[in-house]
Amino acid sequence: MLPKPKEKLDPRVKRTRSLILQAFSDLLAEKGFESITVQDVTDKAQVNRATFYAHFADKYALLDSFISQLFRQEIEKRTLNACHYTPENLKNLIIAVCEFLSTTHSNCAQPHQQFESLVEGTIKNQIFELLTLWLQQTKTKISTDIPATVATWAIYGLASHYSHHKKRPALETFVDEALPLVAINLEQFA
Amino acid sequence: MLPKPKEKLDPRVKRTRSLILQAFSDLLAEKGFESITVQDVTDKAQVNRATFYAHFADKYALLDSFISQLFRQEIEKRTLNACHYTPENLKNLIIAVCEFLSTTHSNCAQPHQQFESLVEGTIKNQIFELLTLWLQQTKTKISTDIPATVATWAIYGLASHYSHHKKRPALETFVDEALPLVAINLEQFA
DNA sequence: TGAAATTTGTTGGATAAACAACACTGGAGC
DNA sequence: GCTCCAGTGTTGTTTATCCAACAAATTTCA
Repeated sequence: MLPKPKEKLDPRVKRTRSLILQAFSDLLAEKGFESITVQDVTDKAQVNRATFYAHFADKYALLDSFISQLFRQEIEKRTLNACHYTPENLKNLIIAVCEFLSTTHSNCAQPHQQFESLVEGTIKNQIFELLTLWLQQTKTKISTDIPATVATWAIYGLASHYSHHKKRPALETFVDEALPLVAINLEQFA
Repeated sequence: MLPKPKEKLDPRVKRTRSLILQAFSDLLAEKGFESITVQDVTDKAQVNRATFYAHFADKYALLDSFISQLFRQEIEKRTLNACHYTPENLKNLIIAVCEFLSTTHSNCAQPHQQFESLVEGTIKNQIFELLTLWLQQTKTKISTDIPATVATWAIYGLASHYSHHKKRPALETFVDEALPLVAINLEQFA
């Protein structure tokens, strides 16, 4: 979640990572995650297979990195990464997750069960980390774990619900209706 | 001119060369060749400057490679690289050079004197090599050097003339008129 | 003009990527 | 059951790229 303090990274590793991630992204648009092999990725990325394993433990770690990176971009685009808890920010976070899941579904060829639940785990981790960051800035002595967990699951659930709707209602309307139910649990941090 | 017999090249080498060439191409669209430094190229290509010198002697060698590669593509697109001399092929060659110079002028920001004459040298070498290849397939005992030289200069001159015209006549018309003057010198190889 | 800054071309040592093996797993077909 | 095949994950070695430093040439500009 935190953008690392501008560490200078060897251009070779930046290049390799970005080649692998781009190839993976292209492949996801073509076929299902389960049918993608490490071979496929390294072939398309024009990178040696051994090099892949120097960067990622396996294709699941790759998926995790890929999804995390995309989600972080969505968050940073809305400057939600360096702020604190307010109902307004919470609303924008919910919107971000909704839009993220929607575009993910339209960009990926065959979102099957395994794929979806892997994405779910990754995104919920990201949401939880972000919320924890927000809540701890209130310097409260209250533990943030429980509220953050509840909110995380609620937010993801809402976004999942929204993004699976065939005929989606206007996002604004949807979020306005849902926001209070989540906000009530975080009231003490406002 | 000849496509090397499918040598397997280290992916890193291919990658680096292509990064450098692409960066150079982009820079040429922005500013004049004389004002482009090796620094500029390696910065844009995200490649170390020392690595540049492992591939090219200097920026003039880079320009030569770049122009040669573009021209070879133009030739291969018209399958003129694996054939012999006929007036028809000669006509297509003239057309190719005309179009190449035209697009070069429209893609490069500031075609100054030095740039133009460097391109001229590179292209004339390419034309000469191609013509020599064509003429030697006739297995004649006649030396091909003189006729190939004359034709090379004539062709480049025509294309240069054509591409500098503000209001260009139809390429077909122009070439039809010019072709006989060049072909007459190569008659003995037809 | 002359001093300062930029660019060039080169070097030696450090590191990432390529490559060619290897043993292992799991599934498909017989 | 069995073999065969495709994919996995790892290893040792070689090679390309990175990096920081350097002297020399060139450009800038006061």
